[in-house]
Amino acid sequence: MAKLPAEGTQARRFGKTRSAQSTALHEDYVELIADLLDGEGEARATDIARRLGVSHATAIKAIARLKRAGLATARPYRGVFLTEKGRALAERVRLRHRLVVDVLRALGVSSEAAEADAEGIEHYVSEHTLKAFAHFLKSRA
Amino acid sequence: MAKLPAEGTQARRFGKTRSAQSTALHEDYVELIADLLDGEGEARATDIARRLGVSHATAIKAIARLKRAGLATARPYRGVFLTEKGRALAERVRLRHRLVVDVLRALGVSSEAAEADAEGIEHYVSEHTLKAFAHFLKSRA
DNA sequence: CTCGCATTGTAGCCAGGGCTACATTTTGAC
DNA sequence: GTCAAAATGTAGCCCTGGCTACAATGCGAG
Repeated sequence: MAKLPAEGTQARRFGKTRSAQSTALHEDYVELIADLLDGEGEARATDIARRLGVSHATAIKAIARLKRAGLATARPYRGVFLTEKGRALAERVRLRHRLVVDVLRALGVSSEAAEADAEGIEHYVSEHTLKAFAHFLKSRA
Repeated sequence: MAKLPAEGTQARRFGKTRSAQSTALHEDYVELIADLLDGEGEARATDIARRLGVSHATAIKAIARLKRAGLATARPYRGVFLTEKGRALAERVRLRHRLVVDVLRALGVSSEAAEADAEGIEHYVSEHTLKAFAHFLKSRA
């Protein structure tokens, strides 16, 4: 035990994990907005809040951050829309989510748990790991 | 697409993910402290800070939170120690970390990427999924 | 056309987790 | 034994992401 990696390596790892945290919420919001736009034709702030289980005020603040990040647009009282960048992100996130869920299920996790855990896990899966997941799924098809 | 789950289910999922976020840092700190105690015999605040890549002030504030949560004890200028509860948590976290890394590697992820991704993923793996992981690894031994 | 109600937005608060700058304590060299 | 350097701790600031309470707006019923 206690095979500590080099300080630098470990610090870099933790740093990466921390910065991922800040993007995780953006990803959740963007993914949900895309789903709502596809499913209902519009994404209203209160719907988003209800889906995420937060107050509408919290959702609106988050949407403001998305706007600042260039991921979404929203005119007052007119619903939220995604920019090109936002749509691209949503697509990436959607793909990744599916892949993570499929891998979990392939490993014997129940659908319900797979969906729930994927919600947290997906934000921390690197490109490299994603590729490995895809390859693994293909190899056992 | 856009097969949205029931509102309640989805909100509950996101809520769980959010609350996991708050424990994630605790887990990282406790795990690192346990490693330092085992490896170096003591866990000093600056070492912890350096390993995590944060300022010592940040580490000290985090340690104060650990104390408040009943996970650690620390006397001024005397290093940090884990309570029984803290040690138990560290053990759980360590096991989980190993399991996640092993599964990632079994799926074809490189050691380096597995370690890095596990740092983020491990905090979101439920008991159920953990069991599935263990079973999967055993079944292919 | 107006008025009530749902929705949206704003303000202000809190805790967490980061930082820098400064104060204090310990410790080791001399 | 003193004193400087390193470690630790404190203070104060920032931003995020929650919340509640209140203000403003839009919309549909009548």
